[in-house]
Amino acid sequence: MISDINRVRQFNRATAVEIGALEESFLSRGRPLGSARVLNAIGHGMQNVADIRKTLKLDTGLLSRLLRGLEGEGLIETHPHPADKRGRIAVLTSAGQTEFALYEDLSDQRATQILARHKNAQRLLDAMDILALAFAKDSIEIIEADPTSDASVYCMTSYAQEVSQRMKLEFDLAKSGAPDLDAGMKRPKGVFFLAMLETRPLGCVGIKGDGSSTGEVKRLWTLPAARGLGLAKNLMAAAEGAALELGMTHLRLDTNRAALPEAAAMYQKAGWTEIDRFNDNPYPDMFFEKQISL
Amino acid sequence: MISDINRVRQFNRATAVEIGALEESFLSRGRPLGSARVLNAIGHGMQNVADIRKTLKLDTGLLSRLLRGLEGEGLIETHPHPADKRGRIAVLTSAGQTEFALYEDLSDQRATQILARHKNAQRLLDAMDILALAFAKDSIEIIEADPTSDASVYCMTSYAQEVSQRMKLEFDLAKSGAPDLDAGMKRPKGVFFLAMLETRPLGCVGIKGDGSSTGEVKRLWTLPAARGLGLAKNLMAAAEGAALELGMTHLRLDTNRAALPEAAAMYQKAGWTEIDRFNDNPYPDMFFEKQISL
DNA sequence: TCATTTAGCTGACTTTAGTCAGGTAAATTT
DNA sequence: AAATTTACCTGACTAAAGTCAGCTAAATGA
Repeated sequence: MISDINRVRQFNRATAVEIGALEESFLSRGRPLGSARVLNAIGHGMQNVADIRKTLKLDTGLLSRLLRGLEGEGLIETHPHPADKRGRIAVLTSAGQTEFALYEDLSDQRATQILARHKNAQRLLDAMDILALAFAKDSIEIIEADPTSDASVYCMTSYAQEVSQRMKLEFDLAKSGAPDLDAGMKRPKGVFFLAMLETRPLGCVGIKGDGSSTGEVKRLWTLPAARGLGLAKNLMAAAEGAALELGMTHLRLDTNRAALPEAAAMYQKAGWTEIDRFNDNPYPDMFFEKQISL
Repeated sequence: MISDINRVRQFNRATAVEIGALEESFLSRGRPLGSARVLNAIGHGMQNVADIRKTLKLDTGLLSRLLRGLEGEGLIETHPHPADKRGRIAVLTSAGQTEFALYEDLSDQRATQILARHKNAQRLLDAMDILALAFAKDSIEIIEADPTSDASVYCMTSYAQEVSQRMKLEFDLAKSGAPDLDAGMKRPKGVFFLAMLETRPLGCVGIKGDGSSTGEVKRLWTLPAARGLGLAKNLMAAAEGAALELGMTHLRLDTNRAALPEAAAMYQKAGWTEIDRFNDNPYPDMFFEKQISL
């Protein structure tokens, strides 16, 4: 009845209105949009003038003048880049921070209004996540992290909740040997990775080691809204690389075919071979191994 | 880990890039965005100059000049409005239609590219629908329609598919007396309504009558992505109003508590009372009635 | 070391967007 | 019938955005 293309276009039209309203609200601070955009880029931590020019797609002359304007307003300061004195970095003054905070307020207000206008906000938020993460997938980074950091704990807690729900029983991280595990996923024994979009954690994986040549993959998880973007693959690639670097030659893992049917298929495709049970943990019913060095 | 507000803002940032890219692609036709927007508004059937001014939020002077420009390019013609000669209407010339088609191509290309960039396009499209329909909910109209029109058939087929799936059996529209039903849902016996966003059908309801004072509500359905917007309520309101107008005093309906649990709750809240079985159709297991005139 | 490249600044533009005070003709109100 | 309102146009602006050539200073490369 309606083509896929027209569904996309209907979405574009509908969201263009929302985006336009946000930009218009920025005008209410009495500063042209160009200056406001630059101020916000700096406020969001974009110090390098060349980076600002690139992301905002501005001419050197135009950006130069906008920076001069913001400097004249006392909102920013620019300094030569310490490493390369041809380049410049821009930072907010305290007046600039105050002004930036007001733009942040405007953005927050718009977001709050959107949520308030619709009941069933949770459904909207889930849809927004799916799109935001898909659109921004090239900006998602795999970073190494401490398994006890807030972001790591968030991911592992989410993992436990999801496994509990899928297996319809209580999966208790503590019972699953969390403190021991945390230690085993820290260098030099093991390693832990997160998938991040800016400051938002979207997935994790850990390699637990005990000093031997065999490591164990634990806590591979991605946020439901971020699935299908290849994050699990990227997390595993990072983990395998780090495992090699730590001197491991083999990795193994356990999983449950009922609770995580996608997982088993993925492991098989990624070169893992099914092996016999290697622990007496009651949850898993499938066991895999992979040789990571020749 | 991430607040609702920041989820909305992350979505805004991600989609702003997409929207920006679309607008930029419009510039590739060598015409300023202002003119392009006016041309597209006219191409999409917005004839009335006052309407264009209102939807694009343009000053009278500015729009006047943009129209003069497009006229000068030979893309549009303007004529006094036949009903009110102060007003004007704008229509595309054949050159204008060609040019408009090129803009349409650009929009289609952008949409295609978005879909091509992501595997799992169906998941994206579903998310887009949820947001587009929520954002545009004030533009959704309830219109009376012929039950044999394409849009009506689309809705009723979707209804049948969904009921089949929910009840895990074959729900056959033909077996469910479709030809008879169609006749009964046409004036003067009965009536049929659609919920539409522009040309896209989002839901339907029919009142089947036989000339007596009691009508039957049939085929109440809304597109899954459009649920939670109150369309069922609006459709029912329109249907009840029309039933009254047709001289009916009572409406009744049947439903299935397993397949459509939301439905039963909605009817009760909308003033319907459960009654005894009034037909021998095997699917339904709940029956409701409502008095619509005093 | 000297030519070349890179990053950014400045001056001198043009184009696009937006505003505002008149004006005309048609429609509406009084 | 006169006064008022409405819809649009025109001229005369201003402001914002964008372009481009030429410049300096720092870094890089032959």
